[in-house]
Amino acid sequence: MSHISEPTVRRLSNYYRVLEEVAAEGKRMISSHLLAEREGITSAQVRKDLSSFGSFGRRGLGYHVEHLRREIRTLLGLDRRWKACIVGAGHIGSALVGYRGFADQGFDIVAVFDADATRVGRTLEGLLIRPMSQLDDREGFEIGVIATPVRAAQEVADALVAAGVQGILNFAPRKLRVPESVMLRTVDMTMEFERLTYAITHAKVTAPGRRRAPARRRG
Amino acid sequence: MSHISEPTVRRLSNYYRVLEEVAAEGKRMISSHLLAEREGITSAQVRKDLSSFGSFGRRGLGYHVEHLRREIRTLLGLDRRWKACIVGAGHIGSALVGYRGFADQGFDIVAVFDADATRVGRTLEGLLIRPMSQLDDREGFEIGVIATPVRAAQEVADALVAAGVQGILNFAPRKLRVPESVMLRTVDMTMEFERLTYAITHAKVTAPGRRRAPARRRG
DNA sequence: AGCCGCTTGTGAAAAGATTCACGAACCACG
DNA sequence: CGTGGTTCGTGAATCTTTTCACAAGCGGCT
Repeated sequence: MSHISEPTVRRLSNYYRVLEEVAAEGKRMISSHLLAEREGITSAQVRKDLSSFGSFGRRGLGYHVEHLRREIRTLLGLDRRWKACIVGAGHIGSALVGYRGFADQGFDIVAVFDADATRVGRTLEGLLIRPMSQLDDREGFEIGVIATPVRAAQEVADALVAAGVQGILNFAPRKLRVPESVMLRTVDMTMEFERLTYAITHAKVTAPGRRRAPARRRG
Repeated sequence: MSHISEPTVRRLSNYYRVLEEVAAEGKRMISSHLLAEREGITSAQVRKDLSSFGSFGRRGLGYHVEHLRREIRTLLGLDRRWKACIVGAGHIGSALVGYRGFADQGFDIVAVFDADATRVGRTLEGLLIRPMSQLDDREGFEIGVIATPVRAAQEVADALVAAGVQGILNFAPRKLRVPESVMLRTVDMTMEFERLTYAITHAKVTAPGRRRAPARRRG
C-alpha cells in the first residue's frame, strides 16, 4: 500500500456499491471477472486495485463477498460514524439535510448553520437552523459541508477550519483554500452539466471509431 | 483536436470559471502561468489543454480573457440554451429546480415529473409536477435529470431515452445502461463523501517513507 | 532595425495508469 | 495423489497523461 491513486479510490466506492447488490442477491463469492463486468472495466483492474490494499481473494475461488465488503468499508472509513454540520440552508443545503443516502453511509448531520437571519430559528427536517456565530470548535464537527452561494464559500471554509473539521465537502462552484491538514472535496454540479453538454456537442461530429465504452465484451 | 481526454474537458470547465472571475476583475489578458496558478496546476498543462482545441493565445502576451472565455464557452456547448426536464421531485429534485447555477449556464428546466401521485399536481418553484405518463417525445427535451431513488433510476433512464433526450445527468448512485448515442453522467454524492472519509482516514498516517512530513501541526 | 524580456505552442521525456500474461493456489473428483 | 478447471496476485508491456524544455513570436525601447 505504498501509494493509492485517486482512480483506485473512486473504483473502491464502486466495488463497494456492487458488493452490496451482490450480497443482497445472496451470493457468497464473486470473481474479479464478474465484479469487473458489472463496472464495465477489466478484471485485471479489479485485482490490481484490491491487491494494492491487501490480499483479499482466494485463488480458484474469487473474493468472499461479505469479507471484501467489510474490508472496503474499513478502507473507506465507513466502519464508524462521522459527525457533520452543514452550512447553508438554501436549496442544496435543505436537500442534503433530507438526503437519506448520507445517514445510511455513516454521515450524521448534527447541525445546520446559515448567515441569513430570516432563516435562523426555523427548522429543517427537525434540525434547528443556527446562526454562523455558533459555529465554533466546541461541538467537535469532523466534517463540514458548504452549501452556500459561491461568494460566501471561502469565508465559510475558513470558519469550518477554525471549528476544527477534518474534511470539507464543498458544493459551491469554486476552488477553496484550506490548510493541507484539512481534506477538501468540491462537487460542482454546474461542471457536471458542462461536461455533459460538451459530450453531447462533440458526439455528433465524432467519427464512428473508438468512442466511449472501452470494451463490449459480451454481446 | 484528434482526441480530447476527460481530464482536459474537466479542466476546461475550471478555466472557464477562472476566466469569469478574471473578467470581473477587469483584466484583459491572462498568461498560462497565472491561469495555472489559480488552478494549482502547471502552466504547461494549461497550454497543452488549450492548444488541443486551437491556437488561442498570443506569444509574449498571453490569452485575451474575453476571447478565450467565448471560445471555451462554445467548446463546452454553452453558447446556446438547453431544454431539460427533471424526473423526481424529492429533496434533490427540488434543490435542482431551484438551483440558479443551472439557469445561469444555459440550462432551462421546463418540466418536472414524478411517479408519486401525492406529489403530482403540486408546484415546485412555479413549475407543475407532472405524472410520469406525460414524459414522452413530444416536448423535445434535450437533457434529462434523474433525481429519483436508486431503484427507479434505470426505468427512468429508459423513459428518458424513449423521450429522445441526448444526455442524462444522473444523481442516483447506480451505473445506468443507455444507448451509446445518449450521453450519461452520474453524480454520486455518497461517493464524494466516501472519497472524503477515505482521505481523512488515510491522511492521519503520515505516509512513512515517501516524503518527510513538512507539517506536524495538529489542525 | 536590433535587442530584450515575456509567453505561447509543441515535440520529447517522464510519470502514471491500465492491460496483458502467466505462475501459483485452490477445489473437485476419480 | 494427480489431473483439470478456476481464479488470484503481480511483474512486464502498453497506453495515457503530465511535465520539461526550447524554438518562435510578440511588444517595447533605444
